Amino acid sequence: MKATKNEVIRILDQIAVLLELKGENPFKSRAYESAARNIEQTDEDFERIIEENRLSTIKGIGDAISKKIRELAETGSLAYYENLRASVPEGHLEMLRIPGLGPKKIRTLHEKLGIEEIGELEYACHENRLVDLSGFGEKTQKKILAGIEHLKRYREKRLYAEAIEEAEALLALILQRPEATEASLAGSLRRRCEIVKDIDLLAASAQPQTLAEWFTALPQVESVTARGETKVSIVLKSGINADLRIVKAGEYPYALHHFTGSREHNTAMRGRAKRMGIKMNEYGLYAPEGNIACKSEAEVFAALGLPFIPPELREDMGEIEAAERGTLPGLIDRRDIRGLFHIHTRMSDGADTLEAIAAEAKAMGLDYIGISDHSQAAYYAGGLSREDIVKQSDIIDALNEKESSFHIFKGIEADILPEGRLDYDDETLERFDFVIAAVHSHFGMSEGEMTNRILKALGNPFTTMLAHPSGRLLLAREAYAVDLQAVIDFAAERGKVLEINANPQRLDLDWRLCPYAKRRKALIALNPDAHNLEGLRYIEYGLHIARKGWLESGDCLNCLALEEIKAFLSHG
DNA sequence: GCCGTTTTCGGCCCGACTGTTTTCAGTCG
Repeated sequence: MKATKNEVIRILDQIAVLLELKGENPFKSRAYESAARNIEQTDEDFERIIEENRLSTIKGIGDAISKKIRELAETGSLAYYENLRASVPEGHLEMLRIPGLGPKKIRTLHEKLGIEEIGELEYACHENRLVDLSGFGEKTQKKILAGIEHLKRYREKRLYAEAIEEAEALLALILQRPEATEASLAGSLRRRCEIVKDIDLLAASAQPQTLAEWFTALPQVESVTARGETKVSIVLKSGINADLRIVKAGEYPYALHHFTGSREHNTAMRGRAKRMGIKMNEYGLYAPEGNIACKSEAEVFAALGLPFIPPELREDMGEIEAAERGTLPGLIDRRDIRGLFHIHTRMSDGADTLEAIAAEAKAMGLDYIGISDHSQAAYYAGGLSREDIVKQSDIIDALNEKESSFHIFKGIEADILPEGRLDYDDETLERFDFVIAAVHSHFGMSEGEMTNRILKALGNPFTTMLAHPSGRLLLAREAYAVDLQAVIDFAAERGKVLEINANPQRLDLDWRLCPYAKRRKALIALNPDAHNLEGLRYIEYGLHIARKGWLESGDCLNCLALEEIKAFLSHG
């Protein structure tokens, strides 16, 4: 027999769940469930029942189910089950684990909002899209969000934004300890990777034991998974793993470089050291004539004949060669950013008013913002009608009149319709200072179709920039198929701008493509895609990604001064 | 999909609870 009793029970239960998710007759689903329960309760040897063809004597098992069990027992698989599984998105099964979500609600979410994955659901909650569905409301949305939080707590990979806050809090605590003389973030968090697996911390101390004991006894520690001389590993109550490495003060600069990585960068650096006759590891640099003393990471690089390489660039993507040639970029900095585009207001799916957003942006020291609510096709997000557009335009005019040193640009995030047209007629599009074209539907096109669709939208004379070029949601939804190099080439040629969407779930354009965009001289906009005041702060995440992508202030649209940006937008 | 029979279709477990509703649907156990 190729399937055990328990496997048969498990598959029958799974079928019941899948049928429910598909919205089949609930009694059919229940039939599979009760068959499973009855098998569970039979004392007799299950194998023998099958051999003697007596399955139908078990209550709740008729012709159909006994045939399926026999197929399972004989072949080890069941075509009916495999087909069923393939017809239901994996994410829907996972969603059942969210309290308050059952098959009916999951189906509604799928039908009304097209949600297939938990990450998409989370995004929709944050954008307040659930509250208007019938049968849903404020509380349901909150409860679902809380359920997702709980699930994520025990997931392996994390968004940068989910780990950085706790990491920095831990670092601050370590720095307060008298026995820690120095400390820093290390690993992928220090390199500002968009996805991280754990929190890496490094400290220098003459009393490693004391520091380690204090660290493992912190109230936020759930469990201790390793406790050695130089390294302690813990699981935090938030579910994130954290490693603290403790080295002697003299080893700290080498260790900081080593534990910051990436592994590929380190390998390349060791290779370089070796060619210079120097051995390199996490404890030091060893030349034939003696150890090379370094007091900082910069001195470690200097010892190998290189200028300091910012952590964001340490991915072995040409940074060592550039450092050697003296052509490392002067990376963009927070102070270079003069304004922000791609901001939503209460008029579509944002939470705050235009006035509040403008005040916040001014408080952040910015000179301008560009408002861009959703267009009419985005009905799920309260897309703007023609009347809304006129109304918003009047409000902006009034605000701009009062103020000469701060400017609000009128824009729209216009859906790119399946055939590549934008979601308004030219007469409407003409009213805006800028237009962000965005794909929000029909993700399943072939690469050729999608690329053409996007190129056509970018070619529209009213289009200023392209939103989230790949459409991915990190750890949640794959990018749609699109030839991004072709998109970058086209944008560069036509003077169109590509967005780095700074929402921590997107960070799209991917940083790996930024050097290409830079070479082609395609302009990049660092856009928060803010849906509330807090969302304006997402720009920090976008900035990290721009730096990882080798970008300088001259590569970014929103580093232009107010008068420059006015000129840029007026030339279309 | 199963069962049972007034034998070939019609019924199949349900109450508490919550959050939506405005008289109830969906979830949970």
